[in-house]
Amino acid sequence: MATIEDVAKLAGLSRTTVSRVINNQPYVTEEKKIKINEAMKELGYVPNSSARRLRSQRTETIAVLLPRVTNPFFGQLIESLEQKASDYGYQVIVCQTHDKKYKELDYLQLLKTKQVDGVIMASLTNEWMDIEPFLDSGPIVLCNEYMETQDVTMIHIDHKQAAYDAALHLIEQGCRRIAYASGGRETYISKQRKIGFCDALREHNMWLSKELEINEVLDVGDGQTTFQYLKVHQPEVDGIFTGSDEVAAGIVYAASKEGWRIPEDLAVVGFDNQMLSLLMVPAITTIEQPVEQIASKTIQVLVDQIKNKLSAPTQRFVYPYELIKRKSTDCNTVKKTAR
Amino acid sequence: MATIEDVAKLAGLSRTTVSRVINNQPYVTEEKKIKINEAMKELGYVPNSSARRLRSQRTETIAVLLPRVTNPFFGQLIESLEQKASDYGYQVIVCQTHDKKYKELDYLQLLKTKQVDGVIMASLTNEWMDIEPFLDSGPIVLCNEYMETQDVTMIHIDHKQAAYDAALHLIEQGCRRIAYASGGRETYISKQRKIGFCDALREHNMWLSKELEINEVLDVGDGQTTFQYLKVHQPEVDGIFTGSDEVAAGIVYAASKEGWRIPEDLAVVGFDNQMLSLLMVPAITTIEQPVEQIASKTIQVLVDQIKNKLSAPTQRFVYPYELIKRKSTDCNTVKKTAR
DNA sequence: ATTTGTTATGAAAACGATTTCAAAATGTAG
DNA sequence: CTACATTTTGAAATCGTTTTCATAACAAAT
Repeated sequence: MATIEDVAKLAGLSRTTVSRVINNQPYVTEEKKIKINEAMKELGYVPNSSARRLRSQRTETIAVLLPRVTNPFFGQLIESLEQKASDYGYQVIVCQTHDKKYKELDYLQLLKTKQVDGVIMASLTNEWMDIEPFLDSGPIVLCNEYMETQDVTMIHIDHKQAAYDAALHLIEQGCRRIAYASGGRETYISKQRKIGFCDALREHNMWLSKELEINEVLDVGDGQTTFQYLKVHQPEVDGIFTGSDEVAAGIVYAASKEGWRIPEDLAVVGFDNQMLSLLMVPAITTIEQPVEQIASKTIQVLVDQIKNKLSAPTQRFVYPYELIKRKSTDCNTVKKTAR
Repeated sequence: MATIEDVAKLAGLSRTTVSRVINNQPYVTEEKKIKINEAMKELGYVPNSSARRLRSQRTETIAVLLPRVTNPFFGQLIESLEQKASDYGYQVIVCQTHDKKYKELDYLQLLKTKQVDGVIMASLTNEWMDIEPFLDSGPIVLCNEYMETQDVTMIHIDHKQAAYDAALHLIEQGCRRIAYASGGRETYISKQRKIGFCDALREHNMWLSKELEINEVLDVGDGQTTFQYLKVHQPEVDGIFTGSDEVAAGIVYAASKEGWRIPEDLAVVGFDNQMLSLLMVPAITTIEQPVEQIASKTIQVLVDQIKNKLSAPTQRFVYPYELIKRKSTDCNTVKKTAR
């Protein structure tokens, strides 16, 4: 492989000048610039990335931590994040934590080992006190995750309010025994959602009984299992709030197969407005997050923090969401007619 | 940030010895090893990744090129690839090409700039002659993509035969005017599928007319559009083969909304056996690829090539697939009863 | 006591770029 | 023609490791 030295020799100039051309800095005559470019082309020269990273202490790379790319919401998120990052000249490396604490910490090491200039956490399973020390090694931004602390910038929607709205909607549709299926990880987000959900219930003199709260429900399969459980143990359930469209889809699928009518027998609400929620029969009521805006702001903030090493005041950006009402909760018929 | 030098000083030893401990090489007394480990802990030392990459000329990183992570098939693939890679101690960086030639070439530069030790191409939109030169910079393996050439190792299923089987199935179900919706990119894979599809038709004295061939159909939205087109311009169509479950789902969705019955009015076949194909009403007939096996072999082969720099003979690994028959093609009723 | 063979250690070179600093070349104003 | 500013260039230092090579220390064998 050709090095910068080879190029310099071939062009009859110094490494320094070649470096100037590579990074198109000023103070190189047009004539030599051409000569150098020719030399580079002739040798098929490409600067060695490790060397320039080492010397310049910049990697132009951002790590995005998320649970898993197979979750369409995060697929969509990573898509937008990458798009935006590349606008700013940054590369993205995708880190799947699978909701494992140790993986999350492992990936944060990327910041310490200087493999990345900054980190976006769209996965947050550790306690903040375990994350916080990493801030010494570089900027971190929370995307779609959040917490009480103010030590870090966060970009997200109001999950508590969103869950409240969803629960209220179910209540307004006539549901009286509403189940709650949560993405199991005990994150701040899930706690917020549960609070919002319970608030709505309480305001209508209802409450979430232990038997109607199901945890660790993540994907379509879990949704199916959840329905089986409800059918056997809580057959009087008439509505359910889920943490994702996948789970909701699993429930709708299993319920339909068992002859339950959606929404008459069971009204279902999902989360994230994935394509899946629209395609299901019946289409699933869900909450839409402004993914692109969130992604856009996240990158903007992180890049800013990378560039202005002086730690800017941390901020919190809360974006609006939208409850999208579809057939899965459209109970204008009387609830629970003969099943 | 502490450097190896700082650790050496604190431990009263040399950089070399510290380096030996870091890479747990032999020839360090237990006593000094302990002293050094203490020093590292005290300073919170972590080796700088760029420096070691530069010196050792290894990155322990693999690039995976694929069209987009929002396509669930590739989401699944990346999931498996990452899993396997980490078993071998390799990191994966995900590179979305969005079927753009220039992006594909951009990402291949990672090999030249020594940012990665090897590349997995699950996206292949360029001509081979444009890719081939990159082989000088490091190993490349084709995963789920393939072509005639024998210059590179390939892992895939027989897409031609799979499309043949799917078409045959449609014919056996009584379809007589079968449309073909293809993921537009003019890749070898799509060509193979089309050949297989047409072979089946020809063997039954049918052929694919221009009007029933629709290209550049990639996602659910495209599927919907495709149905609208067929409905208006080719209403006598009674079966359709699609390049992905997403497209198939879009068609089923649009068709149902317009009052067409699936499969009586239109039988639909998807590809990849994504969750979506099972959840749709009706469930969609599709082709399942052994993603895990493909991923596993891909990593194994690539890592082998990275380690044994001597270029092993290139090979081709062809895995079996399975046609999964579901309701969307279950035409035991008479086709085209009054619509 | 000397040789031979391990084990243990460190000084210095190397990896391939960028950055600093000094000096040379050129232009421009007085 | 001189003085000063600006543009152009390169030698050498630097980034933080790993690798090479030389040598020291120790044990076992002659």
